[in-house]
Amino acid sequence: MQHSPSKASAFWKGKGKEPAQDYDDLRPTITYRHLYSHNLGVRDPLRVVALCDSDAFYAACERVRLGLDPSVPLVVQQWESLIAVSYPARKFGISRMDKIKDAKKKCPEIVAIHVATYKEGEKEPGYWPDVDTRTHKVSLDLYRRESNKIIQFFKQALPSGEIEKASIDEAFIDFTRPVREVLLKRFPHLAQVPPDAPHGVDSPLPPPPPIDWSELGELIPLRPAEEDEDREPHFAEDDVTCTWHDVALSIAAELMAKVRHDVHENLGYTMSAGISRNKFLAKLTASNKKPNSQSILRNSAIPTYLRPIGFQKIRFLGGKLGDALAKEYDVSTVGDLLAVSLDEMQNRFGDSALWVYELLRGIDRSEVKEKSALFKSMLASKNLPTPITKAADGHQWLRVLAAELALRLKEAREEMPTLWPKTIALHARKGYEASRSKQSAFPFTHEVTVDVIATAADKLWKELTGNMKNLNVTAVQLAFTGIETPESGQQSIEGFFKSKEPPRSPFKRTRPGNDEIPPEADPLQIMTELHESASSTFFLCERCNQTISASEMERGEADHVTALAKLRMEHDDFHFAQDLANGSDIQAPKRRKTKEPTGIARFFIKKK
DNA sequence: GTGGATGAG
DNA sequence: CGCTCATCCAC
Repeated sequence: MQHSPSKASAFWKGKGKEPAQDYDDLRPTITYRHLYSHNLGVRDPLRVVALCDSDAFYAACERVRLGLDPSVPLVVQQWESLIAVSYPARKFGISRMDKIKDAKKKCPEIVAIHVATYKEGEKEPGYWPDVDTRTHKVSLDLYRRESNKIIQFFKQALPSGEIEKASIDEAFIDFTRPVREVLLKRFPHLAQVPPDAPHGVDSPLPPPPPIDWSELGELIPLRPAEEDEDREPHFAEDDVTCTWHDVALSIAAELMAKVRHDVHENLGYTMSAGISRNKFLAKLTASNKKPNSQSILRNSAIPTYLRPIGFQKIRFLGGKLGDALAKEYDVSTVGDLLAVSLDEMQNRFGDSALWVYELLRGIDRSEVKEKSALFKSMLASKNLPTPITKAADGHQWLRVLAAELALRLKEAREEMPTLWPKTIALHARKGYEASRSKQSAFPFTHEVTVDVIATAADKLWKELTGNMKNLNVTAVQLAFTGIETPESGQQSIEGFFKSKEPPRSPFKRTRPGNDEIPPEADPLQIMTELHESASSTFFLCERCNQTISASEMERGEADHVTALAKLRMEHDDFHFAQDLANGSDIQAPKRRKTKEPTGIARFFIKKK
């Protein structure tokens, strides 16, 4: 253990909890069996997770859209407020809390872009000269689209890495598998259990090589920077020898740096990343240095890094739970809370206690899980500075909201053509009164047009406001809920969507025993054609069932064919690498796992 | 099916 | 901050 034992155990004297368990798992023994196991999940001692988020994302989107130089100070405004401030603008002391007036005072030459808006009667959002909260509604569409491009880029670059879009500007990446592939390729001797290994496959791995971190990002230090020279150091730097997990982190850092670089080259966005052993720590680490940087938190640096952090900055502790914890124990940092025993916390906080207790100790068992790209709901809303008093006004606003939903569904269907909203719901609020809502089944039509949505919305509006004396509606929300894909619903829907295509054989609902899918029945092929009509350039890899898109990233290429050929070669390289790793896997007791289909394909294969 | 609570950003 | 969005759960 790297931190002072005396200090650590002092905390626990008389608490009845074993201090030994505190940071117990930071230096686990890693064996060949661990290395060869592909399905240890969150218990994998070589697990590596990254959180990657775009710097000042909305501002960057507008900067890219307008082709502006990255050095120009830019803000994105929503009415009189700011919703994004570029890093150059932050140098002038402008913050998101400022009003646009303040920003211009602080930096007269600031470029201020008003977020795109829907306007009554317009089908698509735009950048209008006369934005007015009384007649317009903001659209975040551009940012959603750019966000999706980045996610697609991640998926293409890391075919075996799980990607979880965490918000419009952040994604978690599970590097565990990509790292293993590189690890086995780079250290081929690990692919064989040495004949003289004392416990066979359960023998510890040999000592890892030294690591040159210099090009890989910011290393979170093992000790607090402010620690005095004259004070007895808790331990010398070299007390902590590097581990195979550190090697894994370093490989993930290489891969992350490459992806960040490529996204910047191709899409123009800079990103900051944090790399560590789980989601919680990756997220925390990402905030270490911004913009355009990446930080690495080794296991051995975890206790020191966590101790001084205000726990209310931690994801999910920023709200009531965090407040309650702070009040209950009158403390503010992670270190303070370490003194609270699990029993004590459980008495006061019940079920959430264990989760918090572990978080404070750098343990987070949550998985990086692709959010199946499907949202369960899609909502367009508008607060009305001048309340609706006439039914006709209500009708107009509903059309605006309907236009937004129509466009967003249409866009979502470009990726996932079978997306289906089961219900539509309308919420309306009067002043400070609680909002009322009505919902109904959404009609089953192929083309979901503004009119179809607006008609359904109008009906709900009547039900909602029919017997109101004076409608003084100050907020309206229109939402699709219960959004599904056909394979989770009934068969009939499937046929419905298919009918858009020229006649062909029905979708196969289950996958044949081998990897062959008859071309006629290949759902991916159908999706492929749908996709092509949307003008993107890509190919389908038969081996990993993935669509590899070249639409945006290869735009520098002279022609699509060249771009595509290049892309395919790179992708084949990946398979070569994977084969290499797998091929030397002979000592491992594991059967090679058949790769799960990813992307669109997943939605056409029945779940077990 | 409706409405509220929570939380992110 | 005001606004926009998403999810979960009690009733």
